[in-house]
Amino acid sequence: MTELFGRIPEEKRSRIMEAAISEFAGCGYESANINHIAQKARVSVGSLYKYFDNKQDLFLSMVQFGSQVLKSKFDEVMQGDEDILVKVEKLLRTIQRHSREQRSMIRLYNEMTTQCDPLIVKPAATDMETPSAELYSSLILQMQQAGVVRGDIDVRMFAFLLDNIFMMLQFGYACDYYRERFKIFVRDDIFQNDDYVIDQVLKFVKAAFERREPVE
Amino acid sequence: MTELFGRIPEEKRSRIMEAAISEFAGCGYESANINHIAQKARVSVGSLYKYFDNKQDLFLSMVQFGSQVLKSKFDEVMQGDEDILVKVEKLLRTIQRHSREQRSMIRLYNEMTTQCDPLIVKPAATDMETPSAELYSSLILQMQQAGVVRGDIDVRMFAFLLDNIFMMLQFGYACDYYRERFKIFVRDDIFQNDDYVIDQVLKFVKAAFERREPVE
DNA sequence: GCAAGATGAGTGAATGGTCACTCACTATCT
DNA sequence: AGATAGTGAGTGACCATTCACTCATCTTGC
Repeated sequence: MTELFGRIPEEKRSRIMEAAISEFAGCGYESANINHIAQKARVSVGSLYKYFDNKQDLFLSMVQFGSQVLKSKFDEVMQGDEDILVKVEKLLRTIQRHSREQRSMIRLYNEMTTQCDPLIVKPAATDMETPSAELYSSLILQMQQAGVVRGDIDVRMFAFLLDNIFMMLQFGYACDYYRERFKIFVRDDIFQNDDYVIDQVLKFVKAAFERREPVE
Repeated sequence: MTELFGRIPEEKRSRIMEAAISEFAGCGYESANINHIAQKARVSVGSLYKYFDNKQDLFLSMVQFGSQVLKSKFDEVMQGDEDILVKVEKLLRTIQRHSREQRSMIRLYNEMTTQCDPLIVKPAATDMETPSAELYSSLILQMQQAGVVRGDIDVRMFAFLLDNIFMMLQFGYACDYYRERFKIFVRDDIFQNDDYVIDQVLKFVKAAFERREPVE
């Protein structure tokens, strides 16, 4: 992404981002067509190449943007000092809303996971995963010290397992294959029962994290 | 896949499958090159098109094959009537071994999840996910009736959550992005500590499924 | 105030490369 | 001889990227 892209009018910028995100999410990275993106955004291909070095640069910039958006929503939830389970519930609700409203961004993320080039994958993963890894780990540690969460666990492993649940739910709401899978495993009408899903996931998470013999 | 492919010599067939699986897993569906696959397998492109209708057919056949192989390993573990946790442990070990030995097959599966065409995705998902969904659900139900697993849960939702853990571990061992993510969340040397991973995952699963006040 | 030049954003047709798929042909059976 | 299997050069479509150009705006010297 060149600095020029940061200087063009807001409206044009979001037109381009919307076009790119929807094309990449709809066709996948390889099949996405730069010329289509330019057309959809009502911008010349030449301009697009003034804003981004190449197709990959455009793709990665969009993925990064998408993860920023989700991260900021999560950060908002994580503020305040409620119990871990209250926060998990809020995160789950955020996931349900965000996955539906910004389906394309989640699909982009899934698309990213199939990329192989280590020069791309490593920095992108570090960028996108480190914040959540730290966030969950410190939350769990904090709750552990408060005696709410059991002490006999590897905090980072459990943070990983928790984030796995979040990821699979996001994909379940946003990506076609994972959607089908969700329906097959549970029920066809699972997407009309958001509260039920949250209820069950909470039961699962609660039991996994809770201290066995609660103090007093 | 034409019936001719079933009639050619075993050795040639596996040469083709190996070449196709490694190409699709290494480059992704779109970038995979049919001509390369033919070369690698020491077969003419023409022949390849006598065995498979088109690129997509070849891809789907390979994905299906890969999932069959894993399924048969899982089925073996699921025989016998041990406790759910013993089985989960065995499944986790199978995942660790299989994800490393057959990395390409797991990658293929991840590649499948980014496909969008509903005409492809729906039957493929049904084919691949239904058996595990039924397997886990019936196991959990059985353990519930035996009083080992808590009764206050939606069996199918918990089967889903359990399979999520399995999937994310598979991807964590086999796919570049998920590998990085695993390292970021836990530790760089996590891939040298298979027993530790199993231990922690079991702690998580055990607590999630276990009856709260054990009988007797 | 203004002409002459400089700057750089914006354009889209053209290029060069790639690749799925075909088909006319050959080889090998029965 | 007819059927069946195998071949691989060739075709046509597609698409990322480039580049020669336009045009509006700014700068400078008078």
